[in-house]
Amino acid sequence: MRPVNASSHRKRVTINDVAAAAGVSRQTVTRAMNDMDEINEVTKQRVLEVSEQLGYRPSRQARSLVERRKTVALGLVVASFRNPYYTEIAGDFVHRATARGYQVLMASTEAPEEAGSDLPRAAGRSHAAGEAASLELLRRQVDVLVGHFVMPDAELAAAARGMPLVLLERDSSAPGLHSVEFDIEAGLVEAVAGLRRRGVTRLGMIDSSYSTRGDGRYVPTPRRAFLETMVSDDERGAFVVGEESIAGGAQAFAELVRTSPETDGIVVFNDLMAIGAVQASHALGIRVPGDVRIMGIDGLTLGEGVSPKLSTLSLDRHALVDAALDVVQTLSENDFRVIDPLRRIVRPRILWRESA
Amino acid sequence: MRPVNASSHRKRVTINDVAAAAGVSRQTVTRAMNDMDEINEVTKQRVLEVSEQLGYRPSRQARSLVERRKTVALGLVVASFRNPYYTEIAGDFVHRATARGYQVLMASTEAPEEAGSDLPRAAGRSHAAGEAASLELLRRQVDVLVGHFVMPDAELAAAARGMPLVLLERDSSAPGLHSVEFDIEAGLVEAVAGLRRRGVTRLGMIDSSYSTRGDGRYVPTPRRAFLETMVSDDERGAFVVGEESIAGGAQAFAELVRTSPETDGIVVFNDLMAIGAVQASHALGIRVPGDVRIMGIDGLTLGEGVSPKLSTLSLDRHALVDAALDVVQTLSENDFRVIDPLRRIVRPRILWRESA
DNA sequence: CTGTTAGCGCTTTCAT
DNA sequence: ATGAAAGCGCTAACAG
Repeated sequence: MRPVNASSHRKRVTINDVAAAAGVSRQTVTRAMNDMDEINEVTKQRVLEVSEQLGYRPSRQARSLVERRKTVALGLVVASFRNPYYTEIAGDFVHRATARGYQVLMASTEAPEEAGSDLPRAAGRSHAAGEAASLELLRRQVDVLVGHFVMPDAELAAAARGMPLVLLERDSSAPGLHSVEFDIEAGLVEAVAGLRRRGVTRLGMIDSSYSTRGDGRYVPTPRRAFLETMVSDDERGAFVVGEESIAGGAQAFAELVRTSPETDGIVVFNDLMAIGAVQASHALGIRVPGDVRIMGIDGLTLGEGVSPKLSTLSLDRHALVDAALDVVQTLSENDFRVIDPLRRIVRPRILWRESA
Repeated sequence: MRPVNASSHRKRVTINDVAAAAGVSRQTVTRAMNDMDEINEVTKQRVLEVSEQLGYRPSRQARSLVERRKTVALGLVVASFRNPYYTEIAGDFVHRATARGYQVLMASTEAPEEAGSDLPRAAGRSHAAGEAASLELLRRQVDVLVGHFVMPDAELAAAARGMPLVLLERDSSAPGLHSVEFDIEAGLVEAVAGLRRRGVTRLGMIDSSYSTRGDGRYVPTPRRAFLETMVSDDERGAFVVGEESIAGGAQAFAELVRTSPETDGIVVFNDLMAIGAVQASHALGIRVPGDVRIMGIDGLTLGEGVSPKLSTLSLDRHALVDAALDVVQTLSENDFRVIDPLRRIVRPRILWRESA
């Protein structure tokens, strides 16, 4: 079992070495290694033995270069491994892409410095830097890149250098940038209608403080901006802002009920923050959904783990991922050449669990 | 900007096509594409233009076949994208492997059926099936596989067919199976000592119900088995069992305090369950750490999001990942031939936050 | 069942 | 500054 030359850094063992050592042709080695039919069982065993003796490992590159069915490699750029929203998407993506026969390479735009913090979904400058790095890194390894990006279209297109990009949850304009989005506005309309039907008369919101125009100053997110247009002055509850984390949601909730106790319905920027709000309600002695209805956005599995279970505007990952892979497939059929931007819209749906 | 033949499924555009169209040799195209020196700026621009016109994308495989610096590809097998413990490891792994210049391919052993459930870290038969599939899938794509596996050594070694495996948090024995483990026992010793020092007189545990011997019947996990040896009869609190999820931890906690209210210290199988326990304490009117001290295992960032913040036996991901990558590097230096099993042990450490 | 021939698409020599 | 030749390591196709 002890390998030959295990410690030396000799040239790579190739199919030729095995063929020579076993006294057969390269083709026979190929047949043995790949469980092919047209080979004598005895020969096969001998070849396999020799190959193991020599420590032969077929070259992936050579193999894939010559194989008929070209493997297409997808790069998935994950914004954060700390927010379950992203990791669940990543998980689905890996599954479904794999099922469709794609290879999936991953990169993260998260700065290592953030490693210890609970700061998911932050759209900061560190992410832009990470994106540039990911693009540069994966550019030569994959056929197309999919992910959540924050860099401006123009920069993104430039950095991609001809490689097609599929932007998740964001619209595109530049050529080579395709997109898959949720129609969050439609979902918000449905959510608000449902909330009203359940008796909500004062609607508030906890928004994310991470929305900035680059200068670090808070700017209402599109979610908030749209929600504002939906509520009239006398239906309007408090709109507050918090950090994008469980703790941030809890804190914002406390502030909201303190400043505006009459608010009886709250839409929260995302589930993580909404979970914080639900948790905080226990400590503050506020009943959910009795005193106030809380509605998250994302549809995280984690939301089922809190009590009461979190109601949420579910951004269906499966649908998002499938739509993205459909785009990839179209791109693939065009050999990943630059074509007119492709766009897919996915309808979210409400998960009425318990908190609203 | 409109591409030539964007809709046709023609043969791939190769370097030869570009060379011919631009009226230069293939080498000149290579030089232009790769920003090399010995080329006239004008020629370069012309080539680049033609290449874009044709929608030329250099072949990854041909390139890597011939390139000096061989790229090594790592396969990361993720047990679950739903348990933050695994995704945080995956995140770190991607970061650090990337930083070391490795390519990272991912696969998941999670059955798609589980997609909606909050059942992380389950060691069921579906995982074994997923593992076999992942191995089969990645075997030809990568040089080495790293991940959490549940299949028996022998099967694993057989399925790997000569490809080296680095087992995370599990020991190995078969040749070709290397391992990186935490010394959880040492951590448990330290945790128990600290708990006693803080006044705990009755020590209990919430164990995972997913530990089975294949027939579906519960078997104490190694964590529990070791803990049992550490507590004397008159120091022993209740030992209960629950599902590996937030909800499962909450439920088990309720059962524990009901059956054994005198238990004043609890070690929980993992952080997710411990978070459930902490949450449940609010509903039950039990003070943590006043009435009972709760100690998780894992060191999840998420544990900082609950109140009180979860104390935990931190299994340092960075250290684990680094150790795994060290093993990979050694393997790489031996051209991934079969060598004697490599083993690394990582010491965990206690994070005394608030709950204990 | 086994061997021979012919590339896959690209980057390296090395000439020119 | 450019081109010609020579493979990288493997498998598909066709012989025998």
